[in-house]
Amino acid sequence: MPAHPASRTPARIQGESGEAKVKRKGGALVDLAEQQEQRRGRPRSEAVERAIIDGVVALVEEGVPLAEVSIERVARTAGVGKATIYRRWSGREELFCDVLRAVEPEDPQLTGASMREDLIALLESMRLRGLANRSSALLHNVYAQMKSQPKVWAVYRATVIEPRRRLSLEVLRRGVENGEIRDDVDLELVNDLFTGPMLVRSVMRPDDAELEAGLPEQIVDSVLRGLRP
Amino acid sequence: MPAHPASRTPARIQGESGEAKVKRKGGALVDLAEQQEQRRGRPRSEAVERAIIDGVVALVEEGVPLAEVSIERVARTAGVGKATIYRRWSGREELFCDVLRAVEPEDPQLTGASMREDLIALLESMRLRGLANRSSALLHNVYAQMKSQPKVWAVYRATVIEPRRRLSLEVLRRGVENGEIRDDVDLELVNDLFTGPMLVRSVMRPDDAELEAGLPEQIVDSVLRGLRP
Amino acid sequence: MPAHPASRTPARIQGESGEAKVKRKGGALVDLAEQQEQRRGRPRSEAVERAIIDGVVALVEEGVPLAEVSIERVARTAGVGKATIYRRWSGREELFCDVLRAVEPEDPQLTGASMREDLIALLESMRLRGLANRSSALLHNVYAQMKSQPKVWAVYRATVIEPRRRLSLEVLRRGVENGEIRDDVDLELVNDLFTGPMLVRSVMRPDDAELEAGLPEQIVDSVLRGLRP
Amino acid sequence: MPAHPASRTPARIQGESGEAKVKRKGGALVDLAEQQEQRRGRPRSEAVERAIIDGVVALVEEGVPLAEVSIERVARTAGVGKATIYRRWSGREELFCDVLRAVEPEDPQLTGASMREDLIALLESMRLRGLANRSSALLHNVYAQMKSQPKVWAVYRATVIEPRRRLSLEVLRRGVENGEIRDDVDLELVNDLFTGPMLVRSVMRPDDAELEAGLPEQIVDSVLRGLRP
DNA sequence: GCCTAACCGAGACGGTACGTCACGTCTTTTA
DNA sequence: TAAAAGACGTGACGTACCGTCTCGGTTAGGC
Repeated sequence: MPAHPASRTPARIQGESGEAKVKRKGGALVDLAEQQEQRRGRPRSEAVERAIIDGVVALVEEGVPLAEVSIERVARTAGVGKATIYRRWSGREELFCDVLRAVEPEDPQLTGASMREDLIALLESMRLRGLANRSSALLHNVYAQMKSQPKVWAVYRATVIEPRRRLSLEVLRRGVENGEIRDDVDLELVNDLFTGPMLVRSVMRPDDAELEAGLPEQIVDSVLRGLRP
Repeated sequence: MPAHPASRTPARIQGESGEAKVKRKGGALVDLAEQQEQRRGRPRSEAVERAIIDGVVALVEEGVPLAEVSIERVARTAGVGKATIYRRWSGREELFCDVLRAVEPEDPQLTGASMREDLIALLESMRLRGLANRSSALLHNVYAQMKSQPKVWAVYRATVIEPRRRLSLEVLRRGVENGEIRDDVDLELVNDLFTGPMLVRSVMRPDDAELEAGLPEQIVDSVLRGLRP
Repeated sequence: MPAHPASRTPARIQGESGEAKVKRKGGALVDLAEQQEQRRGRPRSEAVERAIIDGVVALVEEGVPLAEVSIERVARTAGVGKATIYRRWSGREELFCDVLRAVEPEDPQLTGASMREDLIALLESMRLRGLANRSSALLHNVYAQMKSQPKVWAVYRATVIEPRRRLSLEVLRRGVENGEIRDDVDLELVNDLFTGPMLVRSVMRPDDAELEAGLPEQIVDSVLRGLRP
Repeated sequence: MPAHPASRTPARIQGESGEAKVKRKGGALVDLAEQQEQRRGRPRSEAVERAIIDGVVALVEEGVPLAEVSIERVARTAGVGKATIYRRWSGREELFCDVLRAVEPEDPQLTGASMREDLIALLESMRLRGLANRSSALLHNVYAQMKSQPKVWAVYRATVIEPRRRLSLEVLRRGVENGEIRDDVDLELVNDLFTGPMLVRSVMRPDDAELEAGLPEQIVDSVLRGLRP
């Protein structure tokens, strides 16, 4: 799964977008490659890959500060050689990036019944993510750490944040078509009006107080009031 | 100015709020202290303190990733012994925290003319801070770094974020009294409705596109529309 | 070769005496051990070990005072990481101890023709060692250094001094049997009567003047005169 | 008493021999000097000087390895500022040198009755010194330390060893005149025949066993037997 | 059923940075 | 001006990781 230059993992077919994943698959050509230049020698163990990522998750969940999660320590925890890690990822950054993807919750399922309901569902998924962060301490840490590592941050944005933003904009577009909100607004701005307050609570002040269950509804309704046609 | 346990900076007398700033001198009370419990031995050089902080700023502005800003390197850059740094700060975290405070822009001056104008001024100062971050690469990095270090993050919140939040809430309170917004709203929530969108732009997506000059006004007006009595 | 607790050098079969060397070998059992608990991971490089010891010797021969031969400097000189040194020796003391053994000259070859000749040969080897010390400045320094470090001094005595003392006593014993000296003497004392004067010259006053070639003969004959039956 | 360039101890007048002792005052002449070129400002406290040297002695007697007797530690122990030490000695070496002189036992009193008795008295003083060393742990350590510091070693030899060697040679010279030993011998060599064995016991093997009381007599008689006319 | 290439664990290797300590110099107040 | 205090630049200490590199020992195909 990593984008490491040394990566030679055979090929695991998959979705359609993910930038990094792209490097290792891609349809018929890959199948061809698989047949032609099938990797020789002992194939890499998927169990090892899981053990490594699980090791990082375990460490962070035990409360180890992310800064102290060294490759060396991950190797010890996972009972794995350092080289085995470097064979898959080029360094901490890349590894953490994959760890992050591994724990990232699924996209919320939208009913499409109304824009308001979908927006609340979106914000609710953010709220739950915030709660998960707080309880597991994982995302909250990895997230913060990432920002100091621009490369990883870019990947994260492209693979996690942007898709959700597009999803959110789509919901708003339907809201305009349905007449749920005026049509003379900048949807990008409107999107931020909804997600911004939620983020402030779940990321910037995650321990302010329990993220109350009703918060998404409150935000959506407060903002919507100013957007009605 | 650091909170290092070894800190023996003379003046301890202080005003009423700022925990860290407190440790520094400031007026007649301090002179008194100087006479009374004058520190013995050679006093610490303020020039050295400035040189160290300026060294960090210089490194970051040259584009050095914050992760590579080691104490050792700071010492070399500032032409200072490592021990001199550790005398003042207990480690990277504490140092960066003070660096951050050193570059933190001043609180915005509020006219008090109307709640709307004050809110726009507040958001405008956030926008400028975002721009500064992006151009200097400093705050953006230090900020991210801090979040992965809970201790520093806590200090930063207490000394920088919270005061501004209180300022912001005060503005809103006056808005309720003036009748600029309804009086049946949760001011904490309303505050997030204003600052959230601005933060999303300036912190989470600082390079999305230039932070347009009109953004604060747009946000304030959009949100206000739903809050009028 | 070091006795460092962290030492895990596999096992190098060898001679019969050296106390420290003993710790790492020992005949058939070792061969067994090699098969059974073959050291895992990359084996330590003997070339590196030599480079380190040679580095120390080179420094001392250049005239660097032993007090300035820091581990850090040895590492630089030998082109080696500090950890590589600490992996083998627990500190300066242990390292110097092995350096000393490395430069310690071989035991003299005794003809056994007569006690007098053997005694002269023993003293001659001490004289040459004294010369070597003076010209290379090495033993003279390491020797002095050692004495201030009881642990190393004890090892040195056990592995270098004692064996020679036993050798010397054996020579004297044969002298008694041959009738070359009286049989009512304390051999320990007699031994000191021979070696003491030589040591005073070669160790205590190494720069007094060249150690003349005839000195051993003079000492042996002068002392022997009082010991004849 | 130190030879430190910064030394400003008043009294420069001096006796006739001891180079180091010279620097200190000694009677009326000094008083005169004090009046004439009275040092300006606060005079140095002799109590401080004693406190420093006593501090070193105390540390060593407590069993602190000489290598850990840092200037910093001496200053703490003696309750004295570092600068106060550096004002008097240029560094560890010089300080230790004076410490050594402070604990060096007095020259033995020779009766002059016979060469044999005087030689035994000389060796007896060496024996006692050896015992003292062992019990106090001081000389034994300082002695060893010194040898690794050529400058101090030179001073020690000049002020302590040489005078005794001259004394010893003088005794032998009288022995030749008295007819107690032959007159065709190299006195330097003969001297070593007596002192060498004693040194081997008291310095090289100080803990071999108690230095028996009769040892000096045994050595002298054994060696003398071969030197009689 | 071998052969062989790649994987795997372990850990040595040359480095860099850590945080502490002592060096010898300096700068301050106090006496 | 000495003395105590302690800040200062320097640099060694011993430890921890970095990312690379051997080692002996597995696993898989492909012959």
